[in-house]
Amino acid sequence: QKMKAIKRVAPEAKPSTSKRVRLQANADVNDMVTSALNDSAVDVYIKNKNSIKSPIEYLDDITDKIMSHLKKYLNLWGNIKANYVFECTYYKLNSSLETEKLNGNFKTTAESLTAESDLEDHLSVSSTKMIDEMCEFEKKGSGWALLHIDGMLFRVSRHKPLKGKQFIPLPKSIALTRSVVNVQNDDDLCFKYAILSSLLDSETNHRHLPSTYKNLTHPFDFSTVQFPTDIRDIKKFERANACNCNVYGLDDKNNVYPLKVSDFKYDKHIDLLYLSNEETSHYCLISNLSRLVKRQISKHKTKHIICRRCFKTFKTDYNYMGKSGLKTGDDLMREHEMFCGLREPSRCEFPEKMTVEFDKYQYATKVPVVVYCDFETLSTPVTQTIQEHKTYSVGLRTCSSIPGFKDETFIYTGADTMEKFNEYLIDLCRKVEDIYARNVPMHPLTEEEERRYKNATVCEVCNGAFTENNIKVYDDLTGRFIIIIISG
DNA sequence: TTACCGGGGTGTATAGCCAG
DNA sequence: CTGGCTATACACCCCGGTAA
Repeated sequence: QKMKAIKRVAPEAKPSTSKRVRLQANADVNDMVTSALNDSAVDVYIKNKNSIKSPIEYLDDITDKIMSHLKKYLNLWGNIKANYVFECTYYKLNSSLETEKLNGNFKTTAESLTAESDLEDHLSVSSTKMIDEMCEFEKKGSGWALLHIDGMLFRVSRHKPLKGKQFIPLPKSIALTRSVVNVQNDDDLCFKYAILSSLLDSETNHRHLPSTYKNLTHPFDFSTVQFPTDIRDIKKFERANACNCNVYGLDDKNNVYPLKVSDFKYDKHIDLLYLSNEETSHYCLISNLSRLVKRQISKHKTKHIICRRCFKTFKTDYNYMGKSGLKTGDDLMREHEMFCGLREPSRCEFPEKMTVEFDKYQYATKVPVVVYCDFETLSTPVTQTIQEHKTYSVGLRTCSSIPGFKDETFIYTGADTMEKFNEYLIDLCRKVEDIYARNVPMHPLTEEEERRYKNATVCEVCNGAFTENNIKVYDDLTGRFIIIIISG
C-alpha cells in the first residue's frame, strides 16, 4: 500500500531565506549579531565553523561562547529572556534514489534570567531539551538522517518583569467608578496594602492611607512574596493563604483586562488592579469588579454579575424560564463557572445517538480457521538511527474448529525463512479453500434443537426481539445447527 | 486619628414603548 | 397581554479631600 504523501523539501530546495542569509555570512568573522526593537532584543547566530558532526560535541563547544553573551547582556540589561534554536539539516534517499533534504530546527522556550540565575544550569537544561527534541524527531521522522549541523541561533531580549511598587494615582475614569481602593504608599509594599485593604469594609475611614494598616492584625502570610512584588510570585501567595488572587491590568483606553487569573481553587477571592507608568508600577484592590468592568461591556444600567475569568456577564435581575424551571442570573453564572473556571476552554458536543452499543454482529461468531505467527529478527544498523530487521525464524500455529482439520505447528529457522513461510501459507490457503468450497446441507434438527428453536423469543446474538424473519443459522461446513438470529 | 462631607458614579423602582 | 428593553428619578455608595 502506498503511504500518504508527505510534503517535503525538494532535493534542490534551499534553506529558508533567513537561514540562508545566516549561513552565507562570512565564516571568518565572529558570530553574526542582529538587533531589533530599539536594541531591546538581539539575535546571535553561532555558525558551526568547524563542521562538528556530533550534536552533543557541538553544543559543548559553543557553551563558553553563549555564556559570555549571556553575561554581557545581563550586565547591560539586568533582566533578560533567552531562547535557542538549534539548526540542522537532515537527508534521506527517496524511491528514485535522489537525496531529499529537510531543515530540522530544535527550539527551547524563552527563559527569564537574572544576575542571580545559575547560567550553567540554564545552559545544560536548554541543551538537554534540544537534544531530547532531536531524538524525538529522529524517532518519528521515519528515515531522516542527520547531514550536518548548521549552527545555533541564540535570542536574547530585555525583560522587565512586572513588579508592583509605589503609589500611582488612578486614571480619572477609573477613580470615578469608586470601585478601587488605592493605598498611597511610599514604600515597595503596595501588594501587601492591596491585600490588607480587602479586610476593611467601606465604613472604615481612610482605606487609602498606609497608616491605617500599621497596627492591623491580619491572617495573611506574606513570607512567600518579595517586595516589590513580582506578578509571578502571586501564585505562591495564593497557595500559602488558600486564597485566589486575580490581577487585572488597564489598556491604553483604560479598559480592564485580565493579567493573571487563577482557577477558583479556594473560597476566598481577592481581585487586584495593576497600574504602571514609566517609573514605577502599583497594585490596588478592586473592591467591586462589577462597578469597574461594567462600563466597558454593557450600557445596561442594572447590576451585573461578571465572570472573573472571561468577563462574561449575567444580569442580576435576569429571569429565564427554561425547561428545568426558572433561572436567575446567579444560577446562570454558577453554571458558567463550572465550565469557565475549572476547565480549559472547550466546547461540548453530544452525539446524535445517545447510546453506545455493539452492532458488528458478524464478528460475534467463531472464525473457522485462525493462524497465529511470530517472527524473530536480527537488527543490523543502517545509519545511526535506522536499523534493518532481517527475519531469521518463524513460529506458526493453525487452529480450527472444523472437524477433520488438523491443528498444526510450523517452526522454521534459516536465511530463507520468509520464502518458507510464504510457501507454507499458500499451501494452507489452498487447503482452507477446499474446505470452504464444501456446502453441506443442514441436518434435521435434533429434538433438543427443535425445542430451542420453537421456544426462542429473542435473537441469540443481539438479544433483540424477533420479527417475522427469524432464521436458523447453520454451519455450511458441517451442516450443524448453530444459532437462531434475526434475519439481516 | 477621627469625623465629616462633596461629588459623581452605580443600583433600583417605576413607567412607558413596542413587537409579537 | 407579555416580555424585553429604555428612560427617568432618586436613593445610595464610597473614594478621597479637608479639618479638627
